[in-house]
Amino acid sequence: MMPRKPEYDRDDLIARARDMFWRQGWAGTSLKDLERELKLKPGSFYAAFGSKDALYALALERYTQEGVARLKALAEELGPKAALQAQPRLVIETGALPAKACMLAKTYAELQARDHDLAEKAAAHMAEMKACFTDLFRRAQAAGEIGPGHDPARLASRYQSDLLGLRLSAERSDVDATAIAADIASDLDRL
Amino acid sequence: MMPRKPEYDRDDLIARARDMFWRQGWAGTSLKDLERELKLKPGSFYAAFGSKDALYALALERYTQEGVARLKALAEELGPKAALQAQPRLVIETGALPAKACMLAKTYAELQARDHDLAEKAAAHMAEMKACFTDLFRRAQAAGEIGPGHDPARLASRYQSDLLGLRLSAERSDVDATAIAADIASDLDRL
DNA sequence: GGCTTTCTTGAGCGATCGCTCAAGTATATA
DNA sequence: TATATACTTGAGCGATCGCTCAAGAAAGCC
Repeated sequence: MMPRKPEYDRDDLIARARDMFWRQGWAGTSLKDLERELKLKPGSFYAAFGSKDALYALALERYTQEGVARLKALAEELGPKAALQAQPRLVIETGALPAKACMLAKTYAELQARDHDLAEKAAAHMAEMKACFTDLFRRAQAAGEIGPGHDPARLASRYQSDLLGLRLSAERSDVDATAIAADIASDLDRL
Repeated sequence: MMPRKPEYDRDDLIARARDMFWRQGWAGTSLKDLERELKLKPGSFYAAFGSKDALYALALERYTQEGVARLKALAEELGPKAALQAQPRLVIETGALPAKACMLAKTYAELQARDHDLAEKAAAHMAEMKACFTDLFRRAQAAGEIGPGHDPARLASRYQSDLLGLRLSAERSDVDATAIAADIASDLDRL
């Protein structure tokens, strides 16, 4: 007696919602917007996800997990230091992305003042990303690709901060983001 | 026959509105919030400012003009390079500020996807700030404080990008922003 | 004191917000 | 085919959004 599967692909809906939230932000994306984009009537929407915030949380998780996976694959392929050097160019170059700026940073900036749950979640995801960077710096150091006198955690904090700035700058039309990306990458050669 | 001056100080209201917008963002600040904070009933509010967006635009202008003035005063006192080196620490240290992150960047990130007027205004103000940085780099170069092989405009872009990242990072509790600020400042010694 | 002019007040407009729920529809089991 | 079990639909809830406007209160001029 188990009838009727949903007509939608849940993973696909989450990805589409993520793109919309990423572009437009939390307050900037209404349920009307989501219903149109996901082709779900309110009833189906709430049956599937429970609330706008719950879907947003899923979108944040998807965003982070894909980002981490991409970075780890890059490190697998190129080694830790080269991956860190390639990342800046990659995050601003991929033309298909819905936005250049980091979704976690945008979420945190938008909602932190309200102590919104999603701001905490975004912060936790940023910490997760930072841990990835720290790991790569540590491995680069272990491999002798960067000097032994540096603290990997500190390098990671600075690197992540630079990436956030870069990605925000990349949304501006009066800034040459590729030049900034190149400078961030070449900074790593001086470590 | 000119009766009754307003009971409020317009400049003070703009400053208070700026702080609220800065903290909470555009969508995150409702007229109810503003009426409470500014102690203005809707009628007075609209007589004074015309609209929420018009007040936001005034707040952006105030924010930028004070930022520029502060930077120029700093350069007057310390010279161009030292001013650029002092700025990172200053923008995240001043405890009285309503938020660490840059209001222009927050506004741009929040509203750019909608092509909102205020996003364009914020972008223009960021360009204005970038021009200040460029000028300081150029003067530092002319004074021999940094090497002759660098393009001041490119340095300014990178510097501004770093500042944006720093100021966003400074709102996170798991990041040592003063370390990042110090690293940004010391980077300028290697130019 | 009258008169004019501006400012203040607050009820409340139409629109939109996130969300609920009852009715209708489709599908797998019996 | 009959029944049980989801899923889909869409009207519409209460709350809030930015904002309007008519009425009342206060201050400068005669």
